[in-house]
Amino acid sequence: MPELAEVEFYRKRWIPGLGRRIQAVKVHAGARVFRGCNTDRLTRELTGRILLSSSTAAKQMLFRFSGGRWLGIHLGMSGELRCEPAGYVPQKHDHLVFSQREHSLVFEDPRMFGRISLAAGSGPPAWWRRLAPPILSEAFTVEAVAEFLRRRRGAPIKAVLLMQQRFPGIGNWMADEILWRAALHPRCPAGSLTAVETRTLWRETRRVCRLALAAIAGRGKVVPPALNAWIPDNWLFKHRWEDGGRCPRTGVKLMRAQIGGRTTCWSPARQKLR
DNA sequence: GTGCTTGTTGGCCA
DNA sequence: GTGGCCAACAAGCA
Repeated sequence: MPELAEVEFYRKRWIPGLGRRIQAVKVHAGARVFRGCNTDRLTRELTGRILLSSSTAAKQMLFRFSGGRWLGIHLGMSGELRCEPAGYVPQKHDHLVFSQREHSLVFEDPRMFGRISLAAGSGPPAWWRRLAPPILSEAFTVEAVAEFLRRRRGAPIKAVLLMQQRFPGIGNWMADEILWRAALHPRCPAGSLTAVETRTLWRETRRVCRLALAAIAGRGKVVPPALNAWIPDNWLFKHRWEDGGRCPRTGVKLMRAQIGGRTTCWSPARQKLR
């Protein structure tokens, strides 16, 4: 399920392993998640290291180990992190497991759209530093959004919201949530938005990120079974997959279609194509 | 069996 | 070179 807030949610699952030594590394060598990553080297270089810290940016996670080693994880479509008891035996889709004295830190990914990478150096790897500025940072300005919409003027706004180079961390459900709140039809050409609509889109993009993150932050170290449980009922998200789901604001039946190559849900009462 | 699925990439074409 | 579209990747679920 990994989008912005969910990535943060999964990062926290490995918090019990911080400050502790990796006694053994177990990998599914040859699994697609390791494309471009040498699993022998990964095993060799992380065994005996201490997991020092972790952070998230967009849909990416970065774990810092002693000795200047960095592990990048992208959860793809179906990736998850879990913390299991020491001595845990990896299951079919557990492609990477760090054994510690107290815990086993598990990365599982049935569909294997996720990706693991290893880097060495005193600072974060180059790919991490090149990520687009976060949506909740100062650099995410309404002007930057307007310029991006102008360049992508022919594409449906839904497809543009999924572009990570400007909207890092936004995924399919967040894009639908943003458009629903901004009252914009997902098929609207990006270049057709007025200045007011562009500002509304910018504001709602930030709001959805802030609310989604707030739903999982400030809850201490409690990790729930699923993030969905913390999303309020007045979000589109809670209704988008229900058969005969209704818009939580208007009560009108929600529509679904393929837009920008992805299943898209919208409320015809709020979001009209002009 | 069919037809979906919260992501990304590379190839094709205008 | 840029922008837009689509198939491919893989496994599970209804």
